[in-house]
Amino acid sequence: MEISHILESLNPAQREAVTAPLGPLRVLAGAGSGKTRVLAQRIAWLLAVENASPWSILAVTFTNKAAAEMRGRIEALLDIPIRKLWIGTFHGIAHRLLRLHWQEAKLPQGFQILDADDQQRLVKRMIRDLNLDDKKWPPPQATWFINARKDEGLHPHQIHAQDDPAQRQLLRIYQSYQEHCERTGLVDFGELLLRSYELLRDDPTLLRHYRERFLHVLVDEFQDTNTIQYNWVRLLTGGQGDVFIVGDDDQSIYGWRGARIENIHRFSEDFPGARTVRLEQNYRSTGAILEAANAVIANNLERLGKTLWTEDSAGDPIAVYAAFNEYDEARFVMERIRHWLEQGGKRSEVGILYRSNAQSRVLEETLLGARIPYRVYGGLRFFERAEIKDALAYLRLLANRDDDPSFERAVNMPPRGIGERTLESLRILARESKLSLWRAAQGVIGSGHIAARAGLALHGFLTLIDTLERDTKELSLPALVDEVLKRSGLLDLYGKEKSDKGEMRVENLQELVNAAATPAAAPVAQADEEEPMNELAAFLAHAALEAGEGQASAWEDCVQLMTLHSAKGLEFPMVFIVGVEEGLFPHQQSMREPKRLEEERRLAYVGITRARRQLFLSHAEKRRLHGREIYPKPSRFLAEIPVKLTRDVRTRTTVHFTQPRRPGSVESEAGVALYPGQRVRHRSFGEGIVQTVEGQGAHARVQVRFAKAGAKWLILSYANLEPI
DNA sequence: TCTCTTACGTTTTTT
DNA sequence: ACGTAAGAGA
Repeated sequence: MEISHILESLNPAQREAVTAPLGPLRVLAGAGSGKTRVLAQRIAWLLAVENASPWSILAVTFTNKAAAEMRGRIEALLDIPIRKLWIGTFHGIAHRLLRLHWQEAKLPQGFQILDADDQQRLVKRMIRDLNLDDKKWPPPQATWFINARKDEGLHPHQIHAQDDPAQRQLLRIYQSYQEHCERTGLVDFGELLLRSYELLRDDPTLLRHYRERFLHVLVDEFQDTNTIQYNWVRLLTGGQGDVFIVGDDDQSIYGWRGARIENIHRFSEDFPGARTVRLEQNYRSTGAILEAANAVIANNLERLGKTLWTEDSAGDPIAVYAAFNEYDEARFVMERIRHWLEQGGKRSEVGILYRSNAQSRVLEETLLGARIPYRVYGGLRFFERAEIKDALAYLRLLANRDDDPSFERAVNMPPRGIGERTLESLRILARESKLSLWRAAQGVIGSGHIAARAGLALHGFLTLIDTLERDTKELSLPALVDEVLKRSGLLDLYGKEKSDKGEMRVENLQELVNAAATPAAAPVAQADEEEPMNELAAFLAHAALEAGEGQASAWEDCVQLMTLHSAKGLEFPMVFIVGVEEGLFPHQQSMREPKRLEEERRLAYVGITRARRQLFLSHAEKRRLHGREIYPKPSRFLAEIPVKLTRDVRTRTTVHFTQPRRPGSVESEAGVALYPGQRVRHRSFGEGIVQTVEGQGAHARVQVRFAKAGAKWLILSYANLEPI
């Protein structure tokens, strides 16, 4: 294996990390410092120089995208088959372990994965089953509680009964939810991790086997690990051996969903002899952008410390725009993009980042009006669409009749006369006899417990599923899916919907058949030594673990709109961060607590470091939020950027305005020219200087910096400004 | 049982 | 402002 070409392109710190002697190593990789590259090359190094067997390598990421990218990079570096490498997400790998060792994990062979939506529905049902008021015990909150406990590695029996009655009640909900999942073979995302942790913890033979096998463990984005993931890594590696972790504590932005920034801090204590390498040279951004990022993040106290530098020139200053309102802000963004495109820039080189999704609407409207194609990240993903989940519910019932959430979804979709009444008596029956809804339904037919008509409908449903299974035994997966779509009546149901929405749904359902035909349905490549998973089971697991892309037109040349969170890991030559205002960013609910504020600041750091060449920050003086007008102050993060790095932008236009028309008066053509720099007088604000002039006619407005009152935006036709 | 209306609560999101 | 979710009428 030719290795010198791999090393030549690395800087000293990167090379130190890639070629480090075996043992615990922590790589603190700043934004844009070549993190993914180092990770991939380390694996290449292990294989080529340390003579590691592909068999002995386990590489863990957080997202499927990152796993795919890593696999791609390694494939590009080496021309050996990497099928035997385990590269995957925490959840994907945990799932794989559980499928391989379902017996040891005390799971039924056909266990199903519960996605967030299914989980919430089930929790809600548990709350009702416990005769609790779901107003007082909101299902999202209870679900949150359950997931938080699982993220901490706690099953119900490990939680000590608290004196707090609310906690006790939540614990009861957790308990009954957990029992139900165990009984019906359902595993939620948190359970995947927790179960596979317990599997290794409680089975010394298995643990020894995997410890001896995975001699090289690599973990990406370590700052995002939660307690159970951290403990899982510790358990698997025994706190020693060749553990290579990469992360950046300054980019930890998922504390709110259980990520523990301490994990990357305490690595050196829990893994004795661990060394730390810092990657601080940035290859992405201009000097000004980096300096701004450094200055902002320096205000955080809880840091391992790291200062990014670059050989690049300072570049353009960071542009700060004080907008009149969110529409003005959007227009500013749009005009700058237009300018960029006129200069030959590509649309896909532009990223617009915001703190919360609600901010995208005005931006979208404006881009739509300007005919600039854009793509919004996030939102509903393919496997989360209602019609897809309907179809999957049938497939899941075929795989596991005890899957209650799927039963509830499919039983009256399309409507077949099985309503809330019938379902409720089924639920009661199921609860009392500790059966799944399916079994309860089998028992209830003809028993007189429910109305004859409903009984008939129910019988029809059970027969449908049973005959579907019988008739499709020999079919390929896509043919099976196709058959399910037709015989369930879902295709007819959506086909009859007149709107284009129905048409879209039919298309999506057909796309599901295509998805079933794509063999990529293995989250972690199947290694040859294992028995291949049942095709349907693998497809269902794929659907749950990898929800698919948000929007289809990923390849078109589009401006990219997304939240700051989803921008992590991406970069754009031109970046706008909009709504940089107190209350929005930092968000209202994170402003009080210092810890949460620091996370907001890290989010700002992530946002700033997404930019390669040009960075625009904007804030509005007036904003409509939840139907209310607010007058937010510019964000403190703006003030944390040294003034010398920024430039205030204002639109350079001059407009003529006419004095307000008096009723009945003849329209006067004699306008007064206002231009930036013009001195004016206002009745109550006094004297000031025009900063920015925008818009035409009645919509024209000016920003004036008054000597006493400060900067104000004024509508020209109301302000009665008098030029001096 | 289905459809229409009203009330409510609004960060961030992956698996 | 806006979407969802629960309750009342057809």
